[in-house]
Amino acid sequence: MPELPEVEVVRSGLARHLVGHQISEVDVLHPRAIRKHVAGAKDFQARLAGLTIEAIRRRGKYLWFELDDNQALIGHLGMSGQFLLLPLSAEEEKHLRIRFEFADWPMQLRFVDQRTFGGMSIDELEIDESTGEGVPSTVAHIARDPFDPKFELAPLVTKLRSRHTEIKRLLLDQSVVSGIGNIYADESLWRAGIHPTRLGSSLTKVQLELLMNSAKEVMADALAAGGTSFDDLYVNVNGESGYFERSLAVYGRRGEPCSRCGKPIVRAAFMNRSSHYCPACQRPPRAR
DNA sequence: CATACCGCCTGTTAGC
DNA sequence: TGCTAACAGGCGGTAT
Repeated sequence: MPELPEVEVVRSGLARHLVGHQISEVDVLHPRAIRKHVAGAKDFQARLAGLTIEAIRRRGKYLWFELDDNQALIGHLGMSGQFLLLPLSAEEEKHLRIRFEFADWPMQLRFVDQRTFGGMSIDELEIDESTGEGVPSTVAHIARDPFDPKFELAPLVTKLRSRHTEIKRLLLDQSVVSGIGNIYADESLWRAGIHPTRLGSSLTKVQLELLMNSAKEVMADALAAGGTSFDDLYVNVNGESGYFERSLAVYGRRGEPCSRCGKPIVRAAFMNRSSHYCPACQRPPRAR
């Protein structure tokens, strides 16, 4: 599942190849892929033709292509989205949703998404007067992620301590801190020795600082592993970096011994999904 | 406002 | 063997 490290691998790979190219033609093959673009597929296609990709940016799990005239093409991979750069002759994927061609480059950018939780839309870039920084309005409600140069730890810790809800919910809430999904939430909590159902308000400043530093650390490790794993002209992220298989401490490891203390890892239902944790290293809160 | 929960999707796997 | 149910889970909308 693409979380911040996987999206960043995609962003940097796309940026390396796509910046400077002019979009000539767009085909939407599945309407659900542009459901957030209310004006529909025809409008989506018409508005992009002729625009040049000037930069590719990311906040949390959202990425966007900066185009001429402060237009932005926003993309979210959802659960199963992929961006592929392929020769025009490459066979069509079963779950191909959107196809882009370029005026000056004989390659296709393809958005492929089996489960259609991902999608793309077009938005005006909103420029902040003081910083000169632009963010599409679709992304305005997303908090800065731990890799953002303007990310600030202290106000985040204060916010977490003010919330009477479970810490894992807060980690997954993209309006609090962005980029973290179920996998890296579980890994961060294990590294920091914090049980996922502890309330934000029950944790100390030091514990929360350790937690956020752990989150950044685990995602940096994943990024380092994933960033080396794709070749020049084929960008493919399905949440599967080499790191994914080798280095996870708790996620997907129910029953296996904790690498710190040897106790079996537990899997528990949480928010219609699951949490993995060590029952000894991550002590549960007292019953409320 | 803060918090909780559901529906959207499809391919794979576990279990009977 | 063949079927069904569970599971994967980010996110936006809605209910409390």
